Order: sequence, then structure tokens, then C-alpha cells
Amino acid sequence: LLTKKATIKDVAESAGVALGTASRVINGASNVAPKFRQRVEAAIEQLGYRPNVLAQGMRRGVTRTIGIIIRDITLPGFASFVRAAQEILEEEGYALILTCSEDRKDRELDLLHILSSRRVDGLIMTSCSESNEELLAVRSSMGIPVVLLDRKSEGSSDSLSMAHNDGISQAVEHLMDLGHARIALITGSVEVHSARDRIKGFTETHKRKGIRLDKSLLRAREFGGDTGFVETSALLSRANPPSAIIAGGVAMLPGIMRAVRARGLSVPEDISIVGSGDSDLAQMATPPITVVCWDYAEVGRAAASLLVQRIAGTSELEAQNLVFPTQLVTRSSCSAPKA
Amino acid sequence: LLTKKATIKDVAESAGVALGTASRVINGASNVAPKFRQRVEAAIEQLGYRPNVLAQGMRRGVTRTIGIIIRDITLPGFASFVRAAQEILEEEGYALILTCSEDRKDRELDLLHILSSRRVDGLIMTSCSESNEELLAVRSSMGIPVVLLDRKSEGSSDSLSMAHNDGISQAVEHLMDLGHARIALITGSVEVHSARDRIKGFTETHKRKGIRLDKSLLRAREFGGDTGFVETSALLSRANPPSAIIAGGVAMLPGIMRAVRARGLSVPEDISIVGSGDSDLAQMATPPITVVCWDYAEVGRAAASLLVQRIAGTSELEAQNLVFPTQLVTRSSCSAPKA
DNA sequence: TTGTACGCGTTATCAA
DNA sequence: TTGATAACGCGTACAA
Repeated sequence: LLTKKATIKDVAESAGVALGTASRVINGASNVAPKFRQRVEAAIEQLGYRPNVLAQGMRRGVTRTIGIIIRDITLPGFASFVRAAQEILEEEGYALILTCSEDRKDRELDLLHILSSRRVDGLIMTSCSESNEELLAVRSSMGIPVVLLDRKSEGSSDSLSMAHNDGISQAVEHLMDLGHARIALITGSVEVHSARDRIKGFTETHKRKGIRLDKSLLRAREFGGDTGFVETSALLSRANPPSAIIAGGVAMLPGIMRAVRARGLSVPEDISIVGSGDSDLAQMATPPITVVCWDYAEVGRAAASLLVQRIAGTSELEAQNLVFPTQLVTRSSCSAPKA
Repeated sequence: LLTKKATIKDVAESAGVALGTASRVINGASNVAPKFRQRVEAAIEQLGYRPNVLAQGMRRGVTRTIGIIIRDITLPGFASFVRAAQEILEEEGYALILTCSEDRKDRELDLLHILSSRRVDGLIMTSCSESNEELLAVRSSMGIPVVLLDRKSEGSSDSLSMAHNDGISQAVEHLMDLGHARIALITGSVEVHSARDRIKGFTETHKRKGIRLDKSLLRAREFGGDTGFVETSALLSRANPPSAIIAGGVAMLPGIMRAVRARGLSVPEDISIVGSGDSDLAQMATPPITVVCWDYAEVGRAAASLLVQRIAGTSELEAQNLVFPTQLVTRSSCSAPKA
């Protein structure tokens, strides 16, 4: 039961060949006599030998392991992203070490160090800040390829992001076409691209449509915590509240809905709502929620593929900045504002 | 930028001491002169040295890595479980390699081999079958502690499970008290404990309440796929359909709801519904869904703690079978059946 | 074609 | 207290 795992040495011994020969068989080298090959394969079978990937890696200078740092795996969509990425990585012979930063700098720093100690060959992450120097320094000191998710860095990292700009534009237009003039956007800190991109779409569309933007309706604080609830509560208790709220982050919707319900308001009669990222919740809520969404699984696959290519060195030299399309899925949470 | 990571050799060299001395400083041994200690620490700082955990592990015969095999990280609750487990493991110096089996034997086998090759120190998993001999053989051949989630094994593995028995009993009683006599249960294969346990609660409660159970209302096929939708559709198209449906698995609810809506039925007027496992969906649906639920994060923490103890050898010798309580949260998806 | 020996980054043992 | 060295499991250059 507790028998030690067989090593290549055991295999060679059991097959009556030299270590090197066993190694050649295992790695599929051609220059080995059929007789020996057979004996080695039999020994492998009989001993249940499996190569020690870590020892291989030590020798080869790689670990075939990649680290992932995301905000929180429980957030809607993130699990799909991770699952898709893991599938690709597995196909390519990589294992995935999963960690969550909770969007905190100190934790992100710790995780960076942990993954560095484990010599991961690459990193997929959504940093909590694009400009923090300490984070940047540690990241680049690791000397490995990094694929940024929904973040952009002036450095040489690849990045994948969603066209939040477009998505929010479409949402704003949709609401304005319905007759809304006072639209609120609740999103994350301007320290990260996904928030800035949404804000850009938000303000530009106001300009384009010739509708004056009340700056106080633009709430850019943080993605985490209970931002959705807090900001919505504050917005709704104003003298002049918005007639529509756009969630500018995947974690916002539950809090927004709670705040709306807490005030006894009904959607869309009293207030229109647009969510970010699709979810069971958005689909099955009553009314079903209109959302700006994208395919998280596709992004996960792309992130993994890009990283693997980058590690293999086959990818072109310049950093790639892939942008994935968003889509406005209209459901029943938006209607004309009350007169 | 692409500067190789510093090794303990570099540190020793840079500090002008022997390798062993550097190692002693790094591992906090007491028998080292303050003068040398300082010089080593300075070198570590200056070189940004981080011990190579893999090399440490190779020497120590452990990897401080644990593997997790779950059905699908995107299933409601599983992400909470994983997140909680990861937090504990991180505190204990372990990294978590995440994989998903999709409840398929061939995949589970592959993953077992992959994790075996990586010499994980322990395993947390929900096997897709408790009786498959090949699975059992590979698992025990790994010679490492395994914590089973929602599964039970005649072997010596620890297991954590939920009191599904109780939960379903409460749900059935609740429905019977409301006046239901034809209650359906849709759950997974009897090959796994969580399905058998639910079935047990289901049948026993019928007996206790003196209500004859129509066996054809007990649907135990598989947890995955589109079971919720398929079984519900079949049930509802019968001449004598059930007046209530209990979801006996966390992935069932969306499919059940879709099937109900597809037939234009309304909840709870036409049919009562009870879900398994809480979720945003269950809470925010209209009507909010009554569920049998439990604390996935607590289970995740317990799984990680138990595994760590088992690896350290501090846990008692006999396998532990922890059972976590379930709770019936009544919302608005159940009412008296139509006359 | 096969075997030997070294090195990957560590820790631990032993001698100095 | 310190330093040198074997060992962990493996791949590979090089010698046989």
C-alpha cells in the first residue's frame, strides 16, 4: 500500500538494462533495440512506473506548471474561464495552480512570490493594479511570460480584454433610445483597464448622443466588496436619482438588485438595470436582466493558448493585445423611464 | 529582464560562505554566526533569491502540492469549496492543482495519472464511481492520502459528505405537509453515495409518512449532462405527472426550471420545486426557490485541514467520515398542489 | 546501440 | 560553527 513509487532506476534494473536505455525508451528515442525496448516497456507496466515530472523539470529547467491569479473563482464567469484555460493547458502537458487575490495588493504580492518559488513557467492574471510599481517589479523579476486578463500594461506582457467600451456604449445607447437621460454606471477603480474602458464608452456615448453627463452618476470605486449595494443605495436615496443603472463589473448585479428591492422599487417600471457578464442569475431573475456579455470560455482558451505559445517561443516577438467582442443581450429589465 | 533566477549557490557565493551555511540561514537553523547570517541575508535580499520549492521537495521527498479532482468548477458551490480549500492549503504551504473530471471515468483516470506524475502529496476528489476497480486500483497505487468529497469508499480514505438523507427528508416532509402525495426526485447514479443517500431519505420519509411511493417518480440516472431538463420534461408529459419535483443535485435546477417554463407551467401554482445547494439563481429567481443547502466553504476548509493532518500523520489512524449538516431554506417555490 | 557520469537546486550528514 | 559532499529522479553529452 505504502510502497514507494518506482523510479527510472528501478525500471532499468528490473529490465536488466542501463539507466540511459530506459530513459531513451521512455522519451521515445529511436535508437534502441526492439528487444530492450520491449523489456523496458514490460518493466514499466509491471512496476506501474510514471516519470516524475518534477525531476524531469528540474533537469530541463522548466516545470510545465502555470499559475493563475484571479480575483475570486466564485465570481460569475471566472470558473468558466479557469475551466477552459485548464483544459487547454492539460492538453499541452501543463498543470494549473489556482489562486485568488481578492483584489488585494498584499495578497497579490504574496501569491506572486509563492508562484515564483514554484518556478511556474507562465502566469495568467488579473492584477489589482496596473500601475503599482512593486507589483510590476516582482512580476518582471520572475522573468516569465505573463498574460494579463482584462488588464493592460505598458510593459511587454500580452493581454486579453473585452471590448467593454463597445459594450457599455451599446447599453447606454439602448437606454437612451428608451428615453433615459440620467443613467448611472457603477464600476471599478480607474487603476485598471476594464474600468477605464467602460468609463470611456460611457462618457463618449453621452457626448455623441448630445446628452449632458452628470458626473456624480459615474461611480468608479472598486470591483470588490459590496460596491453594487452601497453605490446603488446611495444613488437611489438622492433627491434626483438615476432612471437606469449599468453594472460595470461581473460582481455588481446581486448587490444592485438587493438595493433596488430593499427600497421596494420594481424593475423595469421604477428603474432599468443592465448587468455585466451573463449568469444563471441574469437569465432566471424576474425580470430577466439585460446584460453586456462575452464568452468567458473562449477568453480562457485564448489565454492558455497564447501563454503556451509564448513559453514555447513560437509567438511573435511583440506583445499581443487581444480584444474580445461583447454583446448586448436585451431582456426585460429595461423600459422607458417613468414620466 | 530574462536573468536566471538566483540559486542558493549564488547566494552563498555572493555572501562568501559555504552552501551549507546559506542553507542553514534560509531554514532558520540556530547554529550560525550573526556575522554570516547578516551577510547571507543581505545577499538574499540583493539577489532577490527565493528557494526553489521543487528542488526542496525533491530532496525532502514531498512536493507540498495537492491535487483536486472535481466534476466541474463551474457548478454552483464548487467554486466556493475550492476557494476555501485553497486558502487553508496556502496557509499550510501547499499549492493546489485544479482539474475537472466532467464525471467521466476515462478523464478521471487520466487526471489521476497526471497528478501521480506530479507527485502530489494528497488528493481531494469526488470520484465518478465508488465501485470501479480500475479507479480504486490507481488511487491506492498512488500511496497518498485521499479525501473523498460527497463519496464514500470501503477503503481507508477519509470522506466528507453532506447529510443529504436528512435534507431530502425535510424537503419531502415539507411538501407532504403542504399536501403533496406525488413527489418526484431527480438525482444521480446509485454508484455514488450522495445519490444513494438522497434516495434513502426519499423512500424512508414516504414510508414513515405512510404515503405509497410511485417508484417511477424516482429518477436516478446521472448528475451531469442535461438530466434536470430531460427528466423533468419526461415527468411533466406523463398522464399522471408529479405535483412537486426535488432536485437531487446542484446542477439540476436550471434544467428543471427550463423544462417547467417550456411547458408554460408556473411555480408554485402548477408545480412545486425544491433545489439542492443554494445559489444566486435560487435566491433571485422568481419565485425564490426553496432549497436543501449546506456550507460549501466550511466543507472545503474541513477537507483541506483533514488532508493536511493526514499528510502530516498527526491525524488518528482510522479513516474519518465527516458528515456536514444540511438545512432546508423555505422560500416561495412550494405551495399546496392544485385540486 | 548501449552504458557512464554529470548537473539541475536543495537538504542533510559528516568531518574538520 | 563551518564546509564539503552525497543524494533526491531525471536527461543527455560523451565515451565505449
